[in-house]
Amino acid sequence: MLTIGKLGKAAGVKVPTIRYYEQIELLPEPERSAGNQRLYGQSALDRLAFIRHARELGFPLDAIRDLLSLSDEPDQSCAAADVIAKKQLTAVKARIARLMALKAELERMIAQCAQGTVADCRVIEVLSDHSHCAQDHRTSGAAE
Amino acid sequence: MLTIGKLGKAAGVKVPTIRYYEQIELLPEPERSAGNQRLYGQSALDRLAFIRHARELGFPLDAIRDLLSLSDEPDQSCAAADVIAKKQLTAVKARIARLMALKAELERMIAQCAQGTVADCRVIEVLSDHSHCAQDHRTSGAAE
DNA sequence: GTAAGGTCTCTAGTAGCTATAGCTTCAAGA
DNA sequence: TCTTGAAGCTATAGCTACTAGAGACCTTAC
Repeated sequence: MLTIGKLGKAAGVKVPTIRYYEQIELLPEPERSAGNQRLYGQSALDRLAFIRHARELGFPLDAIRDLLSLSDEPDQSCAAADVIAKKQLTAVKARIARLMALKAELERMIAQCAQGTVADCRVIEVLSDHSHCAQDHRTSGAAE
Repeated sequence: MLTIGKLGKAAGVKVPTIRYYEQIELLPEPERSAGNQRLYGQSALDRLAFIRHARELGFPLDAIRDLLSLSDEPDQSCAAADVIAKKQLTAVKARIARLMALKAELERMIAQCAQGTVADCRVIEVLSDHSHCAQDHRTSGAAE
């Protein structure tokens, strides 16, 4: 059994964040010790690590709730799971596409910023110029 | 001269966000029309487009402030901007890698759903496993 | 000249945490 | 066994980066 601090370290999540997740019911209420301290098992660690990674990937907590429900209710109808999975897959694909474009842009920036002075460094120039964009982000929905 | 709405459209930034950036002094106070409406020129558009792109790349506003100040002092070394860009590139690459893993798992689930079973959902497994991480995010600073 | 729609300021709300205060519990050493 | 210092508890407030109203004013097209 892990205390909240150990759990946080194991999952890479800060203690107050864990309590916050419990408050918004993303994590179930854990057991308590005789002295009222939270005690967690392996499943809580898995769940928290999942949340952490999904957050890093930019998923809002609502989407994470959806994803968690896929494993929380393994017997739910395939149709429901399918809808959630497809919706998230669409989001994931869009996110990958946009990140690829951003990666290319960053690499170009770094290549152009070859150890000179800002006078020849085009970092800012590149980042202010829409024409360098691989895709038109002005029409894309709010992704972050 | 552009009104705030035109500027927002041109840069892909919402009107209240522009006013917010002015309030926190990321954008200088613009000229005003006789009727007190904001009027912007090309330099404001460049600056705003830069901010927009940098935000998309995951730079926090403080880092953007730094980058903008670098461009105001063009004799400084480019190294600082380069370091920030490289750090962001690393983060972007790691995100792409993990999104690819999630995408594969979602696709697997959807394929299985088509066959009528959802019993062994491994979405959490895929994203809860630290070993899939490209880098040890547990020590990295806040990425977002 | 009037109607629609853009813009103004101001305040308040949002997501997702993060920090602080003031207290209690736990574990390890003397 | 006592103590002491870290870790935990609740509750509340604050943070970043916006976003959404309300209610009034400006601009433009017919």
